[in-house]
Amino acid sequence: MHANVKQNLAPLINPGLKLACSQCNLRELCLPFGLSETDMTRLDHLIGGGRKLKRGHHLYRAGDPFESIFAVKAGFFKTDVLTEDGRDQVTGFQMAGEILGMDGISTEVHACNAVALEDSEVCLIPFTELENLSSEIRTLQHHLHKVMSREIVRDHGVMMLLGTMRAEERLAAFLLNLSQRFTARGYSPAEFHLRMTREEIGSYLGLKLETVSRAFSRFQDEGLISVQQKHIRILDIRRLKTLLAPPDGRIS
Amino acid sequence: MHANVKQNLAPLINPGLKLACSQCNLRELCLPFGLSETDMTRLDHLIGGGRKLKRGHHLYRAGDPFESIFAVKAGFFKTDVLTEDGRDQVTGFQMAGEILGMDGISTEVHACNAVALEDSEVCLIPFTELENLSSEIRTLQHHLHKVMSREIVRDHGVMMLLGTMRAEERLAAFLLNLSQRFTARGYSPAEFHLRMTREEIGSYLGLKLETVSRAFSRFQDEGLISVQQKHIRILDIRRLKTLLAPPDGRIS
DNA sequence: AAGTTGCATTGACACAGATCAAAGGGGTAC
DNA sequence: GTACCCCTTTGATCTGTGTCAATGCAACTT
Repeated sequence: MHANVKQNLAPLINPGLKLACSQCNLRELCLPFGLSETDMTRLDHLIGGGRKLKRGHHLYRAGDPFESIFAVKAGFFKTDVLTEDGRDQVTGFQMAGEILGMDGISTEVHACNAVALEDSEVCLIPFTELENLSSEIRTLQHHLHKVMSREIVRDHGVMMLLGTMRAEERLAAFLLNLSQRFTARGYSPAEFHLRMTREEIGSYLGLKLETVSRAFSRFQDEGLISVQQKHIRILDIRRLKTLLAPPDGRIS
Repeated sequence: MHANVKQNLAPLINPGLKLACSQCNLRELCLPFGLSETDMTRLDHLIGGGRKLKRGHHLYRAGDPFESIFAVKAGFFKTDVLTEDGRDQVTGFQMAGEILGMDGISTEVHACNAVALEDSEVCLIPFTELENLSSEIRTLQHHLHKVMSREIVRDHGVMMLLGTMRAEERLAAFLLNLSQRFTARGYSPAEFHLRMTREEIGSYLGLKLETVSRAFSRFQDEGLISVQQKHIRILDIRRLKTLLAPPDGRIS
């Protein structure tokens, strides 16, 4: 299991990678959102430098002591949970501007693994210092709460997906979600490269990899998308969205 | 749909119900955990009184403006999400000492419905004031973050359940979780009353009510539990736990 | 006390998705 | 540049859970 994930060679923190939040083009998506110039400078001083990770390397592992949360500066991550009885599941995919590691706050120990799915870069945000600063900057405090709350709401969406949707609906929702997030980052809404395998998609969506593959093929046959390995092009986003409506289209 | 849920008659906030955190026997489970006497008194001043709800009444609805979070003082709640395409799913069941409403922080609007499953009572915690106070009391700030993080971790557990478990495993996990939470509150770990219907259990577990019912019956046939409508008695908790291990018992 | 109205149980059958299996293709490492 | 390995695709079959339907049970109402 996970033979494809290379060992983490403990990449070092590199202060040279430190790019001030105030200079970062992700600041509108990320933690500094809404901060004044002066407050953003204070946040700059707190960020503990950047960290680069090669594809396949762990940002953190379940069980690691919790010290920081991380902002994805570039690249793509997955998080997965592994229970003692041998089950494992991908709980999310994170892209630039998104925050990783908040699962560790409650127990002071990370509850899941975070793995880079391509060469990536994160900002390290020491959590105790973030709490210190956020008690002085109300905007920052409130935004941190919003970020955590958004994660809760997102998880509820995934629970809905896993609890009520059929395979094709799940995959459609997944593609639309990716499309929307890429759009928000200035990339094409219709054409993108999947960073994860069919198995990882399946794990996230509660499906087997064969089912994911078949659903992709069926979407392609129906002219909804074109698939070439990890290359996806959405051809008919409108029809893709209608897949999400349940068969009888009842409205409550 | 939801014809069984009575209309919310807008129960009023009752300052007379205000019981100080410092006097509450749930304080070790709830928000005041870890606070000093003096800090707890400050929290007391913030709590906006209690609110009683009859069974079937909404504490809040999706779309309501977000102003407060709530601590369950007594009773039992469910939260559910309802999407515009007509899907709905129970996202959680909350009992005494647990916090409700954190889904509303991110958008200033509640993202789900919260319904009392029995006559219940909550404490109202105005969120802006809580943020004010928590920026002065570091212990409170940190504990709030822990509570939110715990909710994220809990949701990941549910995602795991929905994504990887079979019907009987889901139900076993559900019963064990309830048992453990009742135990933490001083109730019997083995005997309890379900406050929710088979349909609500099914919605939470991503199953149809018939499947839930059949799984209960099979557990009873195998001597794991005894079921009489909503009355559950766990007869063999050890064997129930072994159900959670997947068939081949692989350990990663 | 009887009637009404959900809620729960149980059975028969259908089907979506899992499983098992085999072959092809593309990216990565050397 | 080449070879290997992993990822992906596709087919055939199996099975767990959903669906449809009917009956039973219990609590609440009048």
